[in-house]
Amino acid sequence: MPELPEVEVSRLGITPHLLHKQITAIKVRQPKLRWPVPEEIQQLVGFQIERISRRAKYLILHTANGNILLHLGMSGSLRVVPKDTPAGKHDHIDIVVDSDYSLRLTDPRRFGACLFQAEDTSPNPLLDNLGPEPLTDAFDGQRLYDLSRNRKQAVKTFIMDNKIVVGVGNIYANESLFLAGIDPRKAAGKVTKQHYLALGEIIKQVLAKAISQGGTTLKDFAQADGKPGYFAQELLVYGRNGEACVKCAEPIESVVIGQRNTFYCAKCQR
DNA sequence: ATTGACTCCTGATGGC
DNA sequence: TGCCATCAGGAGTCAA
Repeated sequence: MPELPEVEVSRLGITPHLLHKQITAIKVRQPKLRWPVPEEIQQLVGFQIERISRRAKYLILHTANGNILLHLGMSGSLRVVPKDTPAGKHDHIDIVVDSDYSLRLTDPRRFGACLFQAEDTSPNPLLDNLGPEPLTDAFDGQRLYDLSRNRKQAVKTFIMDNKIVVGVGNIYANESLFLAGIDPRKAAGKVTKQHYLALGEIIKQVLAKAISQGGTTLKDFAQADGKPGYFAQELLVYGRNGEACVKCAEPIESVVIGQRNTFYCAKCQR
């Protein structure tokens, strides 16, 4: 479900409820997520949440005694609920704070994760090899161009590779390539520098706009207060197989690239 | 070094 | 109404 905008929207939504609050309990109803939820997270009970950051699609709750890393996988979502709110079938974890609210992780498919990190600087294979954040100056089209030379993989899978740039998932990869006029099937090494420079800027714009719209709700994504995101109505190609291209009116086509559904306009994207 | 396939899991949807 | 196949917003891991 969540790509970078949805994770960032979650971070912004939960922060006012959790910042500087003390953790009073961590309830793990279902420890079988992508990896087992470690016992160590119980060490954080009694400590204050000092900061809530995001790296790629990971959310990090920082305390003086260690951090909690959260990942939402395909179907995860975070809500802030009154602490005695009855738990549903897929409400796997509650992080209860001293305002008597809980941060509740819901994740039907359980591809998400809840992990422990001893310190901000602790080595972590999940975080240490990630590419740059797309909304910072460390990422731009020049980087895409430089890293793509001689690469034969499709440009779409290239920009979804977390070592190249983090946070670009299937929806925003489709949208960005459409706006940049690049055929998603094209070999990454054959895309021109000019196209990459445009694509770099477009990725930033698309992600920033999606954040400002509260993310994309396709089916079950919700912001921390339970409201949906409104970027879905902005989608130009994702899920629009057979519909008229907004630029040229030719039908949007779909093809599978890297096991993921891909939508594009064969006339506008080359 | 790159690349592509497979995998984890549940729920929604559509065809028969 | 039921049953079965197919498909989902991610990404680590393995093998070629």
